[in-house]
Amino acid sequence: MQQRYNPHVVERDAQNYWDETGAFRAVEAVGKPKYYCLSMFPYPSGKLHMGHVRNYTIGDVLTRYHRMRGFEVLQPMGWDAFGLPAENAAMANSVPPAKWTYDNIAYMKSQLKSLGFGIDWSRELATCRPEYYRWNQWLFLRMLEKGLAYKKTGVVNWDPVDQTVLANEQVIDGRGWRTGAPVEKREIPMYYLAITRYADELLAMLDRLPGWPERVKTMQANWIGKSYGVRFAFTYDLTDPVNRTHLPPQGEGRDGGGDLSHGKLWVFTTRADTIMGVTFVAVAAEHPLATRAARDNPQLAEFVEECKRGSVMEADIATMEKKGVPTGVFATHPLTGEKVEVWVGNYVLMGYGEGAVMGVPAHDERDFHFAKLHGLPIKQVIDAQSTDSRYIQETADTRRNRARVNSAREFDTAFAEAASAFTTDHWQPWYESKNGVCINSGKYNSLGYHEAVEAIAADLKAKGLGEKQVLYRLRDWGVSRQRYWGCPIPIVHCAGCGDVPVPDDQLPVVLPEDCVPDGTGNPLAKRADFVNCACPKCGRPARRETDTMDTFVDSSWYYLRFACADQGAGMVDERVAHWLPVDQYIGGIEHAILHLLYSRFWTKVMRDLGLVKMDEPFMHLLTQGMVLNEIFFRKTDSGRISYFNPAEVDVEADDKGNRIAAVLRGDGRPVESGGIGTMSKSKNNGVDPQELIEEYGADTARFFMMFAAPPEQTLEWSDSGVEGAARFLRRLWSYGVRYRDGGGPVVASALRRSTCFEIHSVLKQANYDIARHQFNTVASAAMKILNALDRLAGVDSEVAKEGLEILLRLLSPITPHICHHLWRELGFGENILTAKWPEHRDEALIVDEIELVVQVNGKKRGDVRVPHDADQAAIEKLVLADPSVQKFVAGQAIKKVVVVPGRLVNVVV
RNA sequence: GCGAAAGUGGCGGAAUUGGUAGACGCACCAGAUUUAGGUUCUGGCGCCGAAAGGCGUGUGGGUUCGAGUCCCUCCUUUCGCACCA
Repeated sequence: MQQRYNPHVVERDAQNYWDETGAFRAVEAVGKPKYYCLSMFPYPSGKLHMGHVRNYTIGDVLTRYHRMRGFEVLQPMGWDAFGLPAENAAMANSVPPAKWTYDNIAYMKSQLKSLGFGIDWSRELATCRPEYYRWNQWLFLRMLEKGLAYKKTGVVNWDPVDQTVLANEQVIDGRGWRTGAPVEKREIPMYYLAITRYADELLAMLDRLPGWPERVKTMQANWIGKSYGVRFAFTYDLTDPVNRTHLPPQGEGRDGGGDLSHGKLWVFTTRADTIMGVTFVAVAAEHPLATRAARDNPQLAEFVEECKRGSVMEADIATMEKKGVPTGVFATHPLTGEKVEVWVGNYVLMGYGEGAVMGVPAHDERDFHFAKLHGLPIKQVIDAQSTDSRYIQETADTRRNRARVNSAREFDTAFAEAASAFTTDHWQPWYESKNGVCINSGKYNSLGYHEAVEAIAADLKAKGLGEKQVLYRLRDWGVSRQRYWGCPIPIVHCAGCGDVPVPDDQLPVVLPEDCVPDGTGNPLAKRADFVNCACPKCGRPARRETDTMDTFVDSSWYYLRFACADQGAGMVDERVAHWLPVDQYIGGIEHAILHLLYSRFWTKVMRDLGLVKMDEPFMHLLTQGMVLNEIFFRKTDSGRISYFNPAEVDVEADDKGNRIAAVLRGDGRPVESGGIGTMSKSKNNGVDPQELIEEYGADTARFFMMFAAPPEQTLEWSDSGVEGAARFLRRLWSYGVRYRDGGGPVVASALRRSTCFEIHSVLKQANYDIARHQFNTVASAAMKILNALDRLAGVDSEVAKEGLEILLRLLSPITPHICHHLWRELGFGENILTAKWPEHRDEALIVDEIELVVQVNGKKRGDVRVPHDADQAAIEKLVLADPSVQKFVAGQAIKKVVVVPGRLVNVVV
């Protein structure tokens, strides 16, 4: 053992030891509980980023902790190896995506090893290998057989210049990222997986996942978006004179098409109680009625085209200005018989419900804005007064409520104005509340929300024009991608037989690995050797499907394959039952919805096919926060912004530590601070983990990552924080050296006792913290123990020995290398990896006297020492006699004394 | 726009059920060691105030003997929105 801490030597030795002893091989052991700890596998983008380091450190800490607690642990690793960046890299460097990907994997694997993660590499997998993705294809075929996979058209971004489909991220301000051409929407045939058939189960089973964060479950529930409402129809008749002037009836137009001259225009609403307030109907641009009406209305046709040019992203659609154009068609309200005009609105989504909505401007904010914009009537049908009275009752004595009441009066005035002039700006959207009572609604007057919905649904049903319906926001999962670097969809198109599934014995459909995409079209379509094939049914020449699968398919079941990565004869085998479900899953919060929902769906499909026994794949979920860093920039005269890496910026502080300036080291001139943001290439604020490892070693990197923030929160990068972590490890090392050499002053027994007390109380808290995954306070507990040992000065006592033994074990999941080394060198044992996890001793925590805080009227006024077993009366007596209390109580009547055992006493006067 | 979170010293963060706000660390200040820088060690460090004391957990209100924690309100920031992974 050297005098100075040299992390590189220590870490190399420890890693060699683990390699040679096969320390991380997971075996299907009997008699030991299993612990399957899985971190989301990385996309092999080139090199690890800090988010990876954080993710895998969290997983490694949990893995090592559980091993010491007696579990047989499995911590595997693989590569989410298909995806768009490989094609982009291929275009930039003329390298096939396969080579680029495999090179990245090799480098990133070496990085993971240098960080000391306890991974069972014998189970490594990469999703771009045929032996993996053949099972994507195999299961896809099973889903086709069950009707869970099907074909329909879907909308994609189309770059007219490159003649290629673009991903959302390749569309920048409505233009193709490479060509700059305005992007078009295009409908193409695609394969879909019927995840909506599992919507109810996916929702219901969230309640059976107590180990998941509430917020993730809430997000999933909202994503599934189960809503109870009413589906009903407006009828229309294009031959009605009211429409004739605007639109020639069917047959008088240019072409036939479906029978749209009369019909029912279906809508869905969760607010059927407001149905009497309908003043218009809005349909999506893609709605058949819009198409029909646009045929004879150039202005409408232009608007429909404009809508179709826009983004396919929901966020863009929802934030757009609410534009609309009337179709000239009037439809009949199913209950009042009134004629209401049908509009095409850009805020109506074709993909949700019926692609049409009823417009109730008085009680829906979006409808209100739309009505205001286009001068449509507003009709109030819910009584605001009752909403207000509820408010008054609930918070009658708050000032806020007075403001509410005032604004309610203002509202009444404003409403009258709005109803007549449609131009008010005083609208209050809280008027949408479901707590009102129907008014101006004929027979439904005075009914509350639930009664009104029931009554209205019943009346609609009687007329055959509607009924109650449950609707999901969730859509089926479109899995076709018009890209090269992905898993081929196993379908053959035959002129005679149609779409023919590839038979199981011809799987896998292997993706050629030597393509170099150039950004135009689909590279696979240009490969005759791939495309041309024989029809599996009739044997005649046919064309292979060139679409590949969404990479979310790959990641929907990889956690199963880790249990049996070497199985060639099947997708999974009996070892899945041993290891699964995953006990702890760890990954970024950005995957809270899509990846996790798809994986849950996939598991249920496999269960229903008899392939696995479980309902849910992940028992506990930890969603780690992002890694952030400061952003520095300068604006050039031309207005361009250039970003500078924080490593190149010096920050100056005043005497109190407040920042006064930031200057670029290169030229000594100031730079502006752009606040703090996620590490990214575009903001040039990334920190390369490799440089960190080379400068400080893996243990320092790991310790800083765990110490700087709790796992679920964002983590702010700090160079000086890293220094602090390195300083702590050096102190630990030199304490180890001192301990080895022995000696020092003889320690007084009182100090020994108090040190022992401190160590065990810190340990007790640390065990509570590690169980709830709050690793930052576990790291600080380790620091506190070292501080306590340092204060002890002498190293010969039992307390020093016990303390160091506790410290090394407590710290070893976080900084395994240095702890491994010290554990062996100082003679505590052979291998700390399998040492027993430390628990506090109760007898070390026993004290004679405890200190109670004394408050007078809730303010701290002093403290008293009392015997640890003193009863309430004795404590009261002691406290009231205390001079510091007397001073504040003097002459006033004591109303009450509150004693919180072991904590404080509050005297109320 | 919809959905989900988060706001505590100069900074990262701590504070099990409501019970001493600021643990631990960083930065900063003073001192010691060192040829110097760095390292290392000791002490100080929420704000106002000479002190007594007062004020303090994004804003404003409420409940309570007692609120960072519970309720209402407003503000700000971050994340997701279905073809990035």
